[in-house]
Amino acid sequence: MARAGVTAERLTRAAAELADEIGFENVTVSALARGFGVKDASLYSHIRNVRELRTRVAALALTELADQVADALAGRAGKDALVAFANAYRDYAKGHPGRYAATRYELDGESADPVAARRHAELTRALLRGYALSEPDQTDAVRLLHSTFHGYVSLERAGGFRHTSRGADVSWARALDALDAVLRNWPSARA
Amino acid sequence: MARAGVTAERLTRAAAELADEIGFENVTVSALARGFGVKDASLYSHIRNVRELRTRVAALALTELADQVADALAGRAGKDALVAFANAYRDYAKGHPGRYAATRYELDGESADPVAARRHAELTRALLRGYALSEPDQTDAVRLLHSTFHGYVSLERAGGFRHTSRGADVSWARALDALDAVLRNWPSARA
DNA sequence: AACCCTTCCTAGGGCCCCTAGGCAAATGGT
DNA sequence: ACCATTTGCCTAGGGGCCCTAGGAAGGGTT
Repeated sequence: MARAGVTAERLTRAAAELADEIGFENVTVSALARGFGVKDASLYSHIRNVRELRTRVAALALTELADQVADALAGRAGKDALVAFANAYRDYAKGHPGRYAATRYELDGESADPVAARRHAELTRALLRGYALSEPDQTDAVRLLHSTFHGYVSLERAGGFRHTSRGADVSWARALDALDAVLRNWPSARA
Repeated sequence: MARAGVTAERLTRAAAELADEIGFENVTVSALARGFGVKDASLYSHIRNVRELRTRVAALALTELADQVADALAGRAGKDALVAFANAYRDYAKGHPGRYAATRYELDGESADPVAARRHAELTRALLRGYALSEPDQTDAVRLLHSTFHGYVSLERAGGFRHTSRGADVSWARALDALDAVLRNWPSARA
């Protein structure tokens, strides 16, 4: 019986592709083994368990997403940067739904990758450099941006915007206009 | 053998409670059957399959959430209404994590409950009455609000805000300030 | 050629979803 | 009160998935 040449890395990449096709939560050790023409049990020489597999996919996706965003952000500032960041984020989520779902997998788990999380925070802070925000406000703004981005793509993907005829792209552009306005005129202390 | 008195409604309520305890995705026919002291197969006289069970929980949760929001919204307008709406939403999500997760279950499915969806849209539009927004803008605003609310509670629950010392409640209040500002001064057509 | 490590196998246990077919408890008509 | 029908729950069983244990064959090392 010739060896199939399975490695943790190949498994992870295959799992990521599978996730985009059938959904992250449907990525299974069995399905993966089938894809490699191998029995389920064989994969356990390479990965500890499904959880580890999913975590690896999550790490891969977080890195890819950060790369995309960093790329889009390069050389831009202000609203230009905001739009580039947001579109890179949304495009990744739309182009890789399974991987994107993976990025939200078990952040609270013991093995959460702090590097990826930090990198995303850095990127968002870089985006904010175009707006004059000092510290507690900056964190608040990061949270607001991330929430809005994640919420939007998440609802859009789930079909939450298909009830109305209004195009999802237009509303997205408006949301970015709104966020830009808010960042330019951040409601600092209290009114 | 005395009958256990299982009904679809009791199953749904039990599933909802179970979801809040162990997570929506871990709600299983077997676990539910155990809870009723009954064999798995017995439940299939009451529900078609797991999918139907989950859909029922989703419908229950959507109704409950709408009730909470409607209650909070009563007699309020403007920012007052915005804050009341938002807090009712977030409180429900925090108090009933499993049920809240259910509300995002398979909106694109064939059997999505259009009544619940419509009711939520109505409520958001009621909230917007305090701000002067005409039609395409209103839809955009509804989407922005929903995205931000959902994104925030979703990230907060996943532990995304625990890396920083800044309290999640404060950032939330700031986000609401920002949304209020945006709604009061909506960036209408184009800049 | 003998050795070892790694990769893959078979066997098997556990949990879950779901169907088929049967018996017994409730229900309702006479 | 009695019987027929409906309904609730059962056992049996198939399929899928996760994972462990223990064995055998690939491939490199000496």
